[in-house]
Amino acid sequence: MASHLIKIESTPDLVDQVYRSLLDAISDGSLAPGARIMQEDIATQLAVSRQPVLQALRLLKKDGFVLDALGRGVLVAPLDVARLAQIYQVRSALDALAARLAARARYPLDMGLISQGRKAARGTQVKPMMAADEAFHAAIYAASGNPLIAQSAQLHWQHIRRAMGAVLQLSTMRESIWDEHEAIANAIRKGDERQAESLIRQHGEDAGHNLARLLNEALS
Amino acid sequence: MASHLIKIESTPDLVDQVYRSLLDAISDGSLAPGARIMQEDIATQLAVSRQPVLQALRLLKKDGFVLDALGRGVLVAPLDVARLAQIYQVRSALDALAARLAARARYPLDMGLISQGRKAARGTQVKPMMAADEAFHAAIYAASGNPLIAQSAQLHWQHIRRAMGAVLQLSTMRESIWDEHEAIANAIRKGDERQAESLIRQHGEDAGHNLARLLNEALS
DNA sequence: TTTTTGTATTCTGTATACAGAATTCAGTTC
DNA sequence: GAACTGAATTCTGTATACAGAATACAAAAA
Repeated sequence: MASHLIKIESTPDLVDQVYRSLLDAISDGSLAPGARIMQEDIATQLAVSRQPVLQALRLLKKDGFVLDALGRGVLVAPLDVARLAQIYQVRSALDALAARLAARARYPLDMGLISQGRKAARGTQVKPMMAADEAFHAAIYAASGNPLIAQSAQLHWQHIRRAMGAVLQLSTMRESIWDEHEAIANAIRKGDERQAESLIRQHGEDAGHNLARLLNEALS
Repeated sequence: MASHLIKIESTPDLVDQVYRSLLDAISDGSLAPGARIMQEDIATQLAVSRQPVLQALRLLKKDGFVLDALGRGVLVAPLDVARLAQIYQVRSALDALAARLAARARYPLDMGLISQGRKAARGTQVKPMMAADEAFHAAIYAASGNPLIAQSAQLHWQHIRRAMGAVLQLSTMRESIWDEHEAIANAIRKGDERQAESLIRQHGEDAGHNLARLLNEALS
């Protein structure tokens, strides 16, 4: 036990790698909505056998990123405004729960997240905006003390990220969301469960409607 | 198109069958918490190859029913009181959302569910009690108009079912829950979003505490 | 007796092989 | 020319084969 050696991460785990790779491709649109996915194509592109691909696709199907195509394997799930609205509803409910628990603990959120978020919002890059937004919400999940919330919400965030990526290429997020975020953080810090929950619920509804509107325009 | 033929369910889909089979075994306790699962054992018992078993295990791992055992494959997730409490918190949040949406729609829930539930509660069989409870909540999910809620909650219910099965072998559920259910149904029917949400939230908290207490006793 | 090292066994994860289902295209018939 | 039948192609899902990693056991050394 002389030197502190860094633990080696042994298993590359091809299934996870393929899963990630496909999820990235779906999220950034390089695998277009509605596109058919053929196992052999993916396998040769990633230089693995069809086996890991098959398993990764099954996981993606469970997550709703790909759909069964009757007899011809799977295809990338189309961007569906109605479904996105449902996702926002559920995510908002999880956010509300997390905010309530965080307020109960009077958790002092890192206000640096908000200043960083404002800075990102003033920029022109979409990626940092989404990242800052997600980081703020993730902080609330962490503050809730219930790790299951983050785990559940992560999937929804992934769907939202995909929709945003498809829509916000040139558009921009409302900068006012960081005023809302600040108010939420303050309510949590003060321990005002009711207000924290009410604020974040309103915040979620607004964001959902906004994105749904943009997506509707983009799809028409 | 003369006669209406029933659509044949073509693909037996071994992976799904294995998944179901394992989930049943885990839920009813025949695969004990902490037990190690060996692919070949399962495969021979179910008379399939290891391949569908491997895939089913990966799905179960994603759901949290089995855990990675470092280098020795997977083992059945132990019953964890803290984790169960987290599950109840999340499920209650989903229930609250569903109740709110159902109330917004003034959805007239089938009151027969409640009378059936009372009947089951007066009996001695645990299975029908749980089934009636779940049927009531599922009705609210359906009434919400957001199918994602039911989809998300289904996993949580499966976990809860497992915990209940381990605990309620001889015990019984509080019969008062059907008074609470009735009050919730009435609030929804009247369109009182706030009351429906508040009632179902209290209901969820009580149920969670109750089951956590029982599980704690059973595990000690 | 205790510890360490090498070997054998066991089990997982990936690749290849195989069989079945569905679609597409060509040929034939009306 | 249009429609139907049948073969050929294509792709999926499952089974078998193979290689690598981890544990367990045994033997040897301190």
